[in-house]
Amino acid sequence: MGAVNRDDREQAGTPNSGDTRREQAGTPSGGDTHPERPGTPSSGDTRPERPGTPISGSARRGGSDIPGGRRKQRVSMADVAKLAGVSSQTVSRVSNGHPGVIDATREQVLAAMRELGYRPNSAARALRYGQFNTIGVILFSLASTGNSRTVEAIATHAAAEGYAITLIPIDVPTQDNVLGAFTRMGELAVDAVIVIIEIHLLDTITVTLPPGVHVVVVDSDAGDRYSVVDTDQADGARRAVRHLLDLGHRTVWHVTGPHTSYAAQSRARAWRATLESAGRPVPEPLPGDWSAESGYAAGLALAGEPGCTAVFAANDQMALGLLRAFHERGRDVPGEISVVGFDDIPESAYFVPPLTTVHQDFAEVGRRCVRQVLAQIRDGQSSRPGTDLVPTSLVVRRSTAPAPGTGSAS
Amino acid sequence: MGAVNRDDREQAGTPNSGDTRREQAGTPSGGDTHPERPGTPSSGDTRPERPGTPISGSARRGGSDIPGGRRKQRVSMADVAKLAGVSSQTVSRVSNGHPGVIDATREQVLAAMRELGYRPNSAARALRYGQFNTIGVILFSLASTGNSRTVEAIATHAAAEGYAITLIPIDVPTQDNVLGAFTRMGELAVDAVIVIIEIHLLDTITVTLPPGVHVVVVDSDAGDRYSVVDTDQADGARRAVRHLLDLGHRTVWHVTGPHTSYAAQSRARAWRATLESAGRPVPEPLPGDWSAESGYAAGLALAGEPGCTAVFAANDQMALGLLRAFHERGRDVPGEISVVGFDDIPESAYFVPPLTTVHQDFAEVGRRCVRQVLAQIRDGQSSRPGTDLVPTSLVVRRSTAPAPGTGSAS
DNA sequence: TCGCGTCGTGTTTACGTAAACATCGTCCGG
DNA sequence: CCGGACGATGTTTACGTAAACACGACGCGA
Repeated sequence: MGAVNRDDREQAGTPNSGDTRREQAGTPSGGDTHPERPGTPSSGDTRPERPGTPISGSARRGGSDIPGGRRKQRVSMADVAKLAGVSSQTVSRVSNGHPGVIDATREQVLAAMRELGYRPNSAARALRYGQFNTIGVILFSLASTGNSRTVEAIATHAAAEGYAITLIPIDVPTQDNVLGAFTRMGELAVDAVIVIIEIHLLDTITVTLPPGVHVVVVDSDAGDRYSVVDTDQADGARRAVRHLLDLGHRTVWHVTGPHTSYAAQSRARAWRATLESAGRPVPEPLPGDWSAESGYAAGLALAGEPGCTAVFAANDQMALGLLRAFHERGRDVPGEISVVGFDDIPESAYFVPPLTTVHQDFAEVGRRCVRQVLAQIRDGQSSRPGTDLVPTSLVVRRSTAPAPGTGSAS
Repeated sequence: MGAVNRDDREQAGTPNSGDTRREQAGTPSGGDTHPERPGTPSSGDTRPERPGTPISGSARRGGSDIPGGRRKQRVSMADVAKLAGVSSQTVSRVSNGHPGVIDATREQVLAAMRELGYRPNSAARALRYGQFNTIGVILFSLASTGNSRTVEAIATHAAAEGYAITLIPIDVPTQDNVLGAFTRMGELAVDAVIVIIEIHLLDTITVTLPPGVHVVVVDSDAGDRYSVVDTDQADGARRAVRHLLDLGHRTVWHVTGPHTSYAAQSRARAWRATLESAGRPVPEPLPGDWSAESGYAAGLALAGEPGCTAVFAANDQMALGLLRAFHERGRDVPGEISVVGFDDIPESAYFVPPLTTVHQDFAEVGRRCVRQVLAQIRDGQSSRPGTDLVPTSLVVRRSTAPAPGTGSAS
């Protein structure tokens, strides 16, 4: 796997290779995997085997006598204390800025610390205090704009509160992997967990979720069991559809996200409900998978649909695919067909034409996640059921216009 | 329009109504505390408030007295051992799947674990083993495609090796913040660090980097001091420019990334060098900042430039801005002007027209980061100077064509 | 039958830190 | 001039885990 892509790319890169396709652009083609895994995946029942390795009783613990001068280079308080000629407790006091240490002594200790390059051992500290000041984040992928922006917001706000973020990625969303992630989480240096994951999988996990763990879930309807924070998907979809109806379109087509996605389902449901409550016909939704490619495919189909004057894509990437398909087929946007996306990724303002889309406030989602999870930690409570919805807003740009033939064309 | 989400972050950073105040968290006595802070007496110490706050008097022992049912119900091996009627060492053996425990006993222990909901305490484990199986990642932002994809790859590969990833975001790249991040890192539960950061800042940090820490740096030319892994920026830029020259364009314009970016500098330098070595005139580069907006601005300027038939944008977002500007100004791409981007973000295949661009293998970058850092950990060596470049490839789509008036139009 | 290896468990100890408690001066008011 | 308060520092202990060693029981070959 590793080697593959070098020459593979090399070729693709050959100039004049004609009309390259995005075959490779789209997916890195799962090629990669771990170079070499150390041990066998624990067959046993319980614990997933320590990475450091199992049984071979050889010398893992270098201990003291490692040849070559390099040994336990870890400096402890005791070392500092000895050098400074004080007790380790005094070193502790200095290290933590506690009062009650005379300046001269403090200075000596600081000097010793500097000389030895002392750094406090956070494992010991965590052991002592019973907490890590770290929040775990379990997710499938950072590839989507939404996820990465949410994670960033989480990391930022958590940092502001003195917490770090530990990422547990799940490459393939099989149940086993998810369970594994939770298990690992349990052993991990983490005080609480934020899960950015599809509810479908979450269902099966409930049992495994260690009872004492604080959890907040994003993008899911598990509100009856966990604290959930999410963008108000339905609200956003409603805005999009209403906007198009208000422009005089008779109805609105929809390109969905993958059916495994809770967010996609919500948007589709709200799209349908909005049309129905307005008494409009509900066209068959076109299936997509979040990718521009799937949007493109849907666009090719819709370009041939005579009555289609308005499309709501479940995200901006698919809207982009639509735009390109319509452009290729000579359907003018927004002259003949209006398009609305979802997410408001930064690029959408520069599509051709600039995309009207539903803005998601990922930063706010991240902030609320952190707030909730910290509240749980501080209260000592477990996850409190409930759903916290972050409102959306519609950003009107130039991919939407009054329906063709509408007298009201300004 | 685009302004909408621009300042989210600003807002996001604003603390809410003062709920938690962690300013006191630091050192009450000012910032004398830390050794790793050689010169700077920075006051805002990193140490967050200790959890052990005077909650309910001195009952932190949690052992027996349960005032309100709410306590640290942390279950230890000893608890399990007592319930199972064995010693804690036996519990340990079961927990780690070590051999030498008779089945009946093991079963009893497992039952006890289940009943009590036992989870191993990773702090204690880390203390015992002297390592966390965690890699820290310091970065500015996940917003850019490159960063988030690299981080994802890092997380994935690290996970495959049994390591988790801890994210330390730096919202504003001031020196203080960076120093703070490093300091915090030092205290964090981390075995090594990967830095995704601009070299300019890194320079000033050298002193602060705790000596024993393993480091790998991405996107920088610090190869003389640290292990560096990066995309071969120069190689990519060269491919882009050569491609355009091969198509018969007399020269190539360039829209740069921000001057603070090492990658942007590399690309600009290689662009210039390639033109010069081909004996072509070198137009004044147009400044950009990675955003589609800046590309758009550059595009408006270039649309009026008569001799301009080919543009190399330092990333795909800016190329997108170019495309839109040219489209608005009625300049046909690729008929009149060819455009090449950099990154090969998934959407670029669906731009109008599909973008010819330089593909970056972020996954490979992430993988090599992990490989390097693990090698360091295992060898016990510190960062070994050296630069590991990941090759790029050119993905030719439809935004480039032979120069207008070129007889050689095949 | 004995001695010795082996197997299943228990006991001791160390990891680095910091709260709680102990100790030893010193200074001050009575 | 003495007793006690207080300030600076040392000593003990516990946090949870697991390696290292200890120990008893059992089996097997001599």
